[in-house]
Amino acid sequence: MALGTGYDQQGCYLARALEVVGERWTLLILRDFFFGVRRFTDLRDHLDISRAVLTARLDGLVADGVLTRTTLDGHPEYLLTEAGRALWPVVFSLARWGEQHVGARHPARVFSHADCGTDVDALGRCPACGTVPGPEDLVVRPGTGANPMRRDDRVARALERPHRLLTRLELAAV
Amino acid sequence: MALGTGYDQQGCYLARALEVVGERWTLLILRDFFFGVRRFTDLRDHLDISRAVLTARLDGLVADGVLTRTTLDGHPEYLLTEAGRALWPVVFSLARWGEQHVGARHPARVFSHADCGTDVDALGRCPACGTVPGPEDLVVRPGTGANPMRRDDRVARALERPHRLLTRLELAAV
DNA sequence: ACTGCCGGTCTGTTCACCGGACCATGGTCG
DNA sequence: CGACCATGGTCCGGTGAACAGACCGGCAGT
Repeated sequence: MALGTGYDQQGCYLARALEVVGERWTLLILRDFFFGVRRFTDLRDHLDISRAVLTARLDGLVADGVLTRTTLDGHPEYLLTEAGRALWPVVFSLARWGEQHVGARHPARVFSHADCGTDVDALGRCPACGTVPGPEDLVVRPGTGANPMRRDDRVARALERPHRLLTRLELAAV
Repeated sequence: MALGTGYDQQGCYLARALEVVGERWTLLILRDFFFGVRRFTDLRDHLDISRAVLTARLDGLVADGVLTRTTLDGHPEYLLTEAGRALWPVVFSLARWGEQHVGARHPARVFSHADCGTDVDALGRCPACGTVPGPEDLVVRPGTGANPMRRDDRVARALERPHRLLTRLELAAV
């Protein structure tokens, strides 16, 4: 979003939430974590974000309890915490709004309920089951709106195949 | 949020949405519009935002089709457009996350379905009706978590009484 | 020992936000 | 009719964040 931390004095919890996820890049970073990205370099390739800012955001998100940082195979690995996974409705509703109100009519990505294969509606509900599946029960796949602006990096290519959210994204070499 | 416009190259519509509502202050301004605030000075009193930035945000939101600007009684009046009202799930889910993950356990504000009086759940559903009411069908009232940080301005005082979203907030003189 | 990858840090420039002064319009009151 | 004041801005100098790009330390492979 866009702050420098400091919506002082605002009693409203919206302001507190924005202090955590309101800075520039933060929600795009979190989206990538839902998609299964877990490493520094993959985020950098996908987002074209400055290294310094990415470092600052990851450190901040870890400090705020949204991510954990562990080490795997000698490299840092970042994972969403429970609080981080609870941000899914925020990411989903913003992306949906963007599709419907600033983009084309066709969605760039479609989410379906893994249990039954039905696509979820604009509010995230599974029409077949009547539930609102959490991100762990969703599968993403590219939508009908082939986006001419689509990026070409390892992460973007990996997302051309259907992928279950929160599971590690397998990035093809080269 | 926190950008200066320019998540260039990002095909994802989340990035497009963030170009519109991702800058600092924007979502807090929109929250106030849902609460029924419609005028420059009231926003300024409630948010402690610089005049220049508030002007820039309002102009930007009008340009992006989220607000309309009309004149009433010789003063500008800003109203949410259909696209603006469609942002309710974003504002709601962020505020809810803030309550549950960075604040106390008790909500600062509670939303209930105007048709039946039932409080909506964490995903915005009315448990009695089984629907997800839009903002026009919701009533806000202060929650049980009396917030010690609560502000004291005309807008905050007006919100101490239950109020239907999107209807004009009556601001007591002085 | 050399090379390359990964995950950073450091630096200088640009740009947005901040607080506060200033200003134009329109209504009110004596 | 003139003074005053509320509203809704604009303008300006200072500060802090983000950007692009250079640099660097640890580790793996060969």
